[in-house]
Amino acid sequence: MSTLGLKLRELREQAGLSLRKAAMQTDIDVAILSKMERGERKFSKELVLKLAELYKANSDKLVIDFLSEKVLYELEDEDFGLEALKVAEKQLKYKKNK
Amino acid sequence: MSTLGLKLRELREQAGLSLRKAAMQTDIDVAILSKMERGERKFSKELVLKLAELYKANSDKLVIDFLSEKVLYELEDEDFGLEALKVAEKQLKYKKNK
DNA sequence: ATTACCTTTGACAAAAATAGTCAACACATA
DNA sequence: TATGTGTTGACTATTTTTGTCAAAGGTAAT
Repeated sequence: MSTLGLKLRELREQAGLSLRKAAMQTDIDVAILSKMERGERKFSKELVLKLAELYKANSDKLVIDFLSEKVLYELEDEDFGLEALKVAEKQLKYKKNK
Repeated sequence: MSTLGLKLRELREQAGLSLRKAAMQTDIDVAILSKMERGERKFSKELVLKLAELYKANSDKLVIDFLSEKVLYELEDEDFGLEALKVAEKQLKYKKNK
């Protein structure tokens, strides 16, 4: 259930681009993009940015989704995932005021 | 500023164990433990659990710290780290009710 | 039924990140 | 000196991630 992949696939289709073309324009192998859109491989941040530009979409939200997915991946099957996120949030907020 | 490393070092000292002994009892190289305590290398969850047991400390909190650190590591220098954490939290909560 | 697209799949190799090993160092104290 | 402490860096091994490629299967039009 990769929400980022789904979103990027929708955006691509809305942009009227085939997988091949989108892959070519972003210098990536078609196979990889296919797998990424279906959540079989992880996106890289660089690719997300390239795709956002190609699809003329807002990149901020996509990057946030990208990061969120990365984080959730680290926490999958962890009993204390939620608690860990809370602690991380607290520390991040603190850090911002440094 | 590895809070997990600092905590585990304190716990070790409170347990009256030298780095060498703690390393031996957990089947790990001294050098690695030294580096982990000082944040130069990342802990593994397995080691955190072993150390918690060895030091007779509550492992839940330590695991939470461990996970939090792992998450923060992924988000370092990211502009939207906080937003990503919020999204991740929301998704994790949702997932729990599945 | 062949041409021209499309997406998906899997096998494989290359590259990068992580983890482990080891010997030596510097410091203190007995 | 001898023993115990923690630290460092160079090196290897292993695991994970990433990239490449060829082929398969689908659809639609000619």
